[in-house]
Amino acid sequence: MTSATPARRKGRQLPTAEELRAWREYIETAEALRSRLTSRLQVESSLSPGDYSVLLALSEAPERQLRSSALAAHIGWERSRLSHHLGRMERRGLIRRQECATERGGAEVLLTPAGAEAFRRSTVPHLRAIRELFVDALTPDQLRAAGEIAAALRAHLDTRHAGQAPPDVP
Amino acid sequence: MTSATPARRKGRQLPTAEELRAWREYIETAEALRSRLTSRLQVESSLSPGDYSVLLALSEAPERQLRSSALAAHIGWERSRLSHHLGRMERRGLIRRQECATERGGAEVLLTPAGAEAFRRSTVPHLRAIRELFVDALTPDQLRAAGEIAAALRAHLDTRHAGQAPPDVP
DNA sequence: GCCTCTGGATTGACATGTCAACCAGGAGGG
DNA sequence: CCCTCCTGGTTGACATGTCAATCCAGAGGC
Repeated sequence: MTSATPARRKGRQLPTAEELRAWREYIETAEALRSRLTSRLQVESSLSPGDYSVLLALSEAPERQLRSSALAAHIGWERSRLSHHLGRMERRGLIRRQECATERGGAEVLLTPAGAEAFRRSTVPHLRAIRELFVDALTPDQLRAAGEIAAALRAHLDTRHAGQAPPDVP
Repeated sequence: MTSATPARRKGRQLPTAEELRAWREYIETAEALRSRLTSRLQVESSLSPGDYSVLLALSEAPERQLRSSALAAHIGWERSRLSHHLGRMERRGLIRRQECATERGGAEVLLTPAGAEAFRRSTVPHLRAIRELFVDALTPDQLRAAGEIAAALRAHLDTRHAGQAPPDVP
């Protein structure tokens, strides 16, 4: 936390040029990686990263089906985003939605055979792309450091700046 | 190095679970950062990161104006993306487009007073957000490592997998 | 002159994301 | 019973991105 920081960043408010450069490298590189992976995934299996996340979660689910809310929680998406995306995937025949008989109100999302097959075909190309684009570019030390840095950033995000709205509402 | 895993990195094709975890941390964290920064920028100055990039480039240009293609090259965007974005920004009065008198065919993009003012107001909040969300989360060592890692990834992207289409057409 | 080629920029169709509004079915509380 | 409030989910409007097609104005070739 801030208490343990040396005198260095005392009254300073804005990042230095060095810090800004690191920020830009980080964010632009992530962007470039995402875009490259997306296009590879697209040509190799006609799936987007979003499709892949959804299909992965469903594939791992007990009966290849999940409640919409459980799916959203699993992959960390907002509800409306998932709803829109499921609509598009349903149009393409990758998943199906049906009223959940066992429970009130909830919709079950289930994998169609076509969806399962598309996922199966995309897995190896997807993993290979990750290795080629990311893993192969880094030394083992760098790879470990990358994970630690990302974890630190995530933890910082989750604590201090957690939802713009302080959660201490009674 | 993790001495647990033997040195058989040669014939392996797919990432290990460890490597995959690092990848996911990296890419999801970058995504979360981008989204958080976007919403802060939005509430504090009604600008998107895209708006900011365009306004920054124009602000630094000689006469606060640039050819469309020069602008695209400067911020690394595709032409059609820039064209769409300029259309939206023009509707909001942030920039203006005019036929370039000095040259054929080219359109000049120029900053309006409203655009310059919006950019001026957004600068400090933007930089402050970067410090709070990124710089403050990392130790100086981590910050440096993050820059190096991103640079390595970028270099790897630019070399081996350069454009899906080898550019060596005579 | 006419045809094609090329470079700069725009356009349209569509995928993806976010935000706010809405809807439907219970649960409480009066 | 009626009203209100939650929860889970959908919808519409709109911003953002990508791809392919198009337009337009020279430059060359004939």
